[in-house]
Amino acid sequence: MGRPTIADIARQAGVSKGAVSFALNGRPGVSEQTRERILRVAQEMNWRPHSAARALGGARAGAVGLVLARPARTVGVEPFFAQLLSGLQAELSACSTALQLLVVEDTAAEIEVYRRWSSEHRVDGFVLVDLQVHDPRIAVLEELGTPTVVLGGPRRQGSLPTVWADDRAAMLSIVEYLAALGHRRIAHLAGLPAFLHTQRRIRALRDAARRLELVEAYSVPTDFSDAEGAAATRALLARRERPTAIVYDSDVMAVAGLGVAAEMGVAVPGELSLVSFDDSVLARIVHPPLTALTRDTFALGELVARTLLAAVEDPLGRLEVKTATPRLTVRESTAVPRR
Amino acid sequence: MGRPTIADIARQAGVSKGAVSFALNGRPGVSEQTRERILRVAQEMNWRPHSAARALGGARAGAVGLVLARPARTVGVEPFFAQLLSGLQAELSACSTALQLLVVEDTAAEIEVYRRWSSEHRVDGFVLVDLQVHDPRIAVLEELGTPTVVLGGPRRQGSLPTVWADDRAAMLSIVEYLAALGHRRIAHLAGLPAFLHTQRRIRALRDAARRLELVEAYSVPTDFSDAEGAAATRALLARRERPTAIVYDSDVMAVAGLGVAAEMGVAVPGELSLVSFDDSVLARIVHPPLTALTRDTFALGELVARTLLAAVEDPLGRLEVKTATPRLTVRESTAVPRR
DNA sequence: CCGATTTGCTAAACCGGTACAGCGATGCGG
DNA sequence: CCGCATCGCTGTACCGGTTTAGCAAATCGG
Repeated sequence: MGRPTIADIARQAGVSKGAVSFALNGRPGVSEQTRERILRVAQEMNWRPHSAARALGGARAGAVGLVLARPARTVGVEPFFAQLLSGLQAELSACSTALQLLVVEDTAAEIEVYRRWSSEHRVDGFVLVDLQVHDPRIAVLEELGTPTVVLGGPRRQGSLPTVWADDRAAMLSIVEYLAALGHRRIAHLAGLPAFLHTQRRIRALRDAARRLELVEAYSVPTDFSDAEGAAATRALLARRERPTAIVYDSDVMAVAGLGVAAEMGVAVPGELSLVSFDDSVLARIVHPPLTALTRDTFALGELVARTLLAAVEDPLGRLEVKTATPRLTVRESTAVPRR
Repeated sequence: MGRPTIADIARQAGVSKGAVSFALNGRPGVSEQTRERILRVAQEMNWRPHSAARALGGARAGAVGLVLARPARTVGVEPFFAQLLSGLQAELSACSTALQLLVVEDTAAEIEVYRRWSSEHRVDGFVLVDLQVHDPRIAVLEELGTPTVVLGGPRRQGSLPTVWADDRAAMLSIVEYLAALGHRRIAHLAGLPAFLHTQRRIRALRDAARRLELVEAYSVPTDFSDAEGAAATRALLARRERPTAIVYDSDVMAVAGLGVAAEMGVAVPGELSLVSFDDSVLARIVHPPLTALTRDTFALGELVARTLLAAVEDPLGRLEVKTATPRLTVRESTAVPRR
């Protein structure tokens, strides 16, 4: 015989299917004595629920979805995502919920996946990342009605539950640190301008520059790739008045920038200070190790998972959770600028 | 009304559920005319199959599983896995199959997940990676009978379909290249000795050393972490007779090694040549860029997916697919050793 | 001691598809 | 013109759970 079903258990234990269902789900309707007998039989027969059968009765699918839109071949799945995934799963698997992960080409394909998985009842909820300035995904997900947690608020529009960190405060802490060291010309290699967090960081830098009376502070948008990170760094360092410090929006770009500095013979941190907005193994292993913004991405993942599961339980809740502001870890890539 | 079902479509089109099922699945049993009408109605009502209902009829679950055993917080999901994932999904989503990804703490937990997902009918098959020397997972998966593709043969024992690359030939090409440059003292920072591919690489180096009459060639096992990569490199460079070339089993360790060399003032490639067994963005962005073994991991993922889907179709097939041997991409971290 | 409630269980409907037996209409060979 | 195969479709059982209506026995209150 193949997989045992509750009908097999019922026969074996001499009760009805309904009784077995009650017993296995810890619901009232059977005596304590019968429950124990049924549980023992189920145990002996090594029974497990058939997830599809469960999901069919209008119940939960037992999975949540995470869709990333990136060109397939260029996926670098940064340490950030690896950590996030890890945290998500730690929490999800504690609640026996699976994670469906999919990498697609672009936002249009991503939306299509939301529609499909939602109407196929394949998942109970979604995690939305890489929030854009005018994000077409929000409206779709609200319309679909599938519980969704947005990573990267604070809420702009829409009514989806949100988990966010204070990017603005983080950028301010970097700029204040550099200014305190004596830097007056600071460049910022930003990510894709379409991302909301990129905008917030750019604005934070501009505001801080005005307040701290910096001579020069500007953001250069990139596509987050190592190639653009390297090219933009090369352009900056070729200027006559070059910046004394560069802030990178990702660790990959920061490491690429460090490589360019080495290649051009610019001493780090002697002539140039580098800061990465993202900390990870990468920032630690290069020489000199990079000063970087550290956040507990694993914990962030756990928090997102908890928030999502809460939203699945109670789809009407309107949560907005703010996480700890990331803190700067000073390493050896930053120093007082040489006169 | 909520999601439309085939019953709704049947009512709307004035036919029976059975006819709708035939029409939607492109099976004979309805006239071309009726089929078109049904498809049009389904389109208008925006119908999608309920994945659970499909899976219930003994049919496919429409998903495959990939379980990685790594300590939760230390996941670095290397570029290798990111690329592999990407390739897997490109192929899987073309066949509308989802990927269930789970990161667990250790092999015991991994096996438990295989048992659970298999008996819950949550997936149609598994991808097995990080093959170990005496791998307890093989027997479990064979017993479960769920189609599984092993990445990293050649087949040792067991009868599961396998996809593998020739690690041995790859290592030989690296050593031959270094020997041709004039290197006679070569060290190898290997990965976990429990992994089959680590063993194969170690053996290949030993054999090549004998054949090429190297003065010294030895493998140092590590846990693949940046920390051990750095520590082992430091130890090697502190010797009186230090190696003139080091081969790293992963890009992360190679970059960490490069950092140590910079810190200790050892010139790369002047005094020390470095080779990474894994190519990725990392190897390209540091300075000097690393000579590395390049393989098309994306294509590997696609191939694994195709092989798995074939195994799901025909569980009795005994496939063994060998992929192209990776080729060495020479960059600036290797040179003739200084006398 | 009787009616009302609670307890412990059974039988059957149901979820949304798939698979298959069967049936009337049509076409075809002899 | 009859018997038989084929076509196009209907009706229904079925997958493995959950849920509900219902029922007999036990318990309770008055």
